[in-house]
Amino acid sequence: MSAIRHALSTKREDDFALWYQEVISEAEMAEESGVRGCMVIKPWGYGIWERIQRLMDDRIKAAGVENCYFPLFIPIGYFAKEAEHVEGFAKEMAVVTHHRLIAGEGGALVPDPEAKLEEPLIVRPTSETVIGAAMARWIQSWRDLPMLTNQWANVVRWEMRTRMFLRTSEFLWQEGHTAHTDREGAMEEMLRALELYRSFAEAELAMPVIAGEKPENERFPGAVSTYSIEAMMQDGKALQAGTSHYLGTGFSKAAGIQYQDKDGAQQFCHTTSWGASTRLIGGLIMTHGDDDGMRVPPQVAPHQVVILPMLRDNDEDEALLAYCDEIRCTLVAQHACGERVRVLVDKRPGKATQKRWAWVKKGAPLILEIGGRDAAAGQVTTLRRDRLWNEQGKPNFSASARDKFVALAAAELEDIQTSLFKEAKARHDANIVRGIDSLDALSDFYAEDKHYPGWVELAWSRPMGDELEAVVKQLKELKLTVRNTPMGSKPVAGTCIFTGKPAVELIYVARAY
RNA sequence: CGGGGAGUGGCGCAGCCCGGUAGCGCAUCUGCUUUGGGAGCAGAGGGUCGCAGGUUCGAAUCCUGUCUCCCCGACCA
Repeated sequence: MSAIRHALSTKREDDFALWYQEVISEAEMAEESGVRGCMVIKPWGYGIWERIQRLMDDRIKAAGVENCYFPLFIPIGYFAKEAEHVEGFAKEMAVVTHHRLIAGEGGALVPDPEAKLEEPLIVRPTSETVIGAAMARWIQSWRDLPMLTNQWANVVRWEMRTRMFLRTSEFLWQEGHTAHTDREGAMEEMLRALELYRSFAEAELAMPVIAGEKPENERFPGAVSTYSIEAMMQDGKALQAGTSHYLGTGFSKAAGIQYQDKDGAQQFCHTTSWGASTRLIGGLIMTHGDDDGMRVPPQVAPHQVVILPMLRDNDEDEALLAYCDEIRCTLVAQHACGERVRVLVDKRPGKATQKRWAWVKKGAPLILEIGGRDAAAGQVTTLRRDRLWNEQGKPNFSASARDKFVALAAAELEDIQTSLFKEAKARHDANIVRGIDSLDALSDFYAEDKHYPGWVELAWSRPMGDELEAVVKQLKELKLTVRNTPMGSKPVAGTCIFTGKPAVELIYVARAY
């Protein structure tokens, strides 16, 4: 039993799902909107998303990809062109059928029957079709290739069951769409995007992931192959945190994306698409959150340092605020992780203690509580969010001279970033189990009532078609899914526990969000 | 979409079975005291009980419909 009085009322180990919701609520990241499956993203949550956008956008542009923007509405006819794609998305699309309302029975507004659209519009669930139509116009020659585009947008998928950030009806994302002369060029681009996600997740989000290829049954509708990054949450479940697809020529044939090659012959382009969404924020919460709320890695924290003046509502406040502002000014002149340090002086009236717990729950990396004595002595009192409690179970404050603190602040932020990654990486590595050599052993492993069941690494024979369906069915009974085959998986020895055939590659099996 | 639970001041809840015009805790505001670490006391303000119908002299409470949320399942790049 711990004497620590945590900031949240629910502990991870008691009820992970409830804990997750409490973090989102208490950290003021998002709230319900009253519209099914849709959330309001509040300033702290949106600020994290803006950081993700900025850092990822820099990487996307550095890879030579250009941003553009396509319409929210897609003519329904565009979807009918790629059969597998329609099949995969048809059941979860929002459809616009009218463009005007009139007063109906009892004064309620109803769609005006006179204002019915000739052709219904789909609210985009993803933009392959509409971007494909544009590429068909934009591409004529091999000189136009590769064409590398990306858009930041919202999309809508009418999911049956929604969870904040993890699966919402509307979500925010980026979707990259590229066209190439041949398979090799497209595969290279698809893998470049995958590596971008892997590197971004680990460096910026401090979230260890495994990049690899999804099995056939988990492919994006219409894709030839689908790759993902998979992150391990603190309850041991897997979260698909980014996907990259090689689409072959299927979408090109559907949309007429053709080019004339050097020999003057018409060829279909090989295309890719890749996306990462606000789901990453759910991943951040379940990777770094603790029993006191969120812990935001400094790279994506809207405010890296929050200064709380201990205001007394008397005539000493002015001098205290001036002292805090001096600290802010010297801090913002520093660079951490290659950018200016982001600092907030929280000048709102109220007790520093109350504001402290609010910022602890939000997960600001460094919290400074500055009182009159600190100002008089030229000191600062700091609290590191990733080392919140001392051995006595009290908030782990440390005092240091102002100049010394300022000189080391950037390094400390970088250390927090590194520490969060190390902590997550250690948990990730510790919860990947190897050596399970039969279906019964797999069943036993997940039957145990473990808090962190983790993932199982297996060698399998890469079954396809009906054989794969049989495996998926077996796994489903254990509530398990095949996550991916890690990149660079070398040929493996042994026998596939599902098919009994010689194993050819590694896979990860886990429960998943 | 199937099964279960829930919607009552900003937040968390009681009241509902057995209809009689709304209560508690936290938060907020005011005052006093206190205050280098998640303050105390006293007082005050704030809700047509998710929404729409129905039954009734009277509905938070009973009935019907509907929306939203949570859990389990189905579904899901």
